Amino acid sequence: MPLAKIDTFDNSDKQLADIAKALSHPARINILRILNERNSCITGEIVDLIPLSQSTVSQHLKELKRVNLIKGEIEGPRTCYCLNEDVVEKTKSVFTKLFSTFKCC
Amino acid sequence: MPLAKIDTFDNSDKQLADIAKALSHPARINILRILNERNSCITGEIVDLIPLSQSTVSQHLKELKRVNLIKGEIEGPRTCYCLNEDVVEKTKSVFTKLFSTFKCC
DNA sequence: TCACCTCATCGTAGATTTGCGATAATCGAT
DNA sequence: ATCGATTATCGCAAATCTACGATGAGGTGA
Repeated sequence: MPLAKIDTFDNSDKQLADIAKALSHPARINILRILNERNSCITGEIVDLIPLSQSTVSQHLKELKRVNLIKGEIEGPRTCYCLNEDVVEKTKSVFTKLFSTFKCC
Repeated sequence: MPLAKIDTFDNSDKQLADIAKALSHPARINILRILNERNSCITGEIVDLIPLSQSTVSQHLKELKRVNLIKGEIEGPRTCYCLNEDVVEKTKSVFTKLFSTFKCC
């Protein structure tokens, strides 16, 4: 299999871009804020707070889970989501590091 | 015209998501780093440093210019790009503010 | 003027994202 | 066992993104 061009980019830049992608939709930012305020939420509560359908919200949750910014725990018929604090902090430091490399920052 | 659902999201969340989108490709992160190191570059120099075609690089530059992270100045037949330091700093503070709202950060 | 250089834009193809309704799967309660 | 509640997944459509080659627009130098 030939080397895809995207693979030639620096690994940490790929990681950074990937997490930026997870943050690139207002609904997902909104979900992070909600989970921060309430500590934890079941899917239904989030759906009630976001102007999108249940299935769409579920997909956004999946994307946030993909990059581990949130964790979901199954509790009977519900799923309880909360921030993954370790990864949130790590993400903060990744962005901080990026901006600290810029001379102007 | 009906109100699009995306318009119901908080404005600052939309802005944040939009700038995250601009950062969501490793080539664009790479370009920002290059411009930081060299202070300024013409398009051709960036093309030589990035494993993508000239037209593709030009599109990535356009996306970065869309969110004002970079500025391009036409110098005869060339275009000289550099970081827009004000916006880079502003972006840094927007991300810093986001993460500072999280209890764990 | 004319050939050349530089670079943005156009047109296009394929992949990915976003959104929805419908469906399926799982659990709790009756 | 079955019904209802909850939520993930499926299937689909529309939109957007990514990438490229080709083209065009504009400037420079011969």
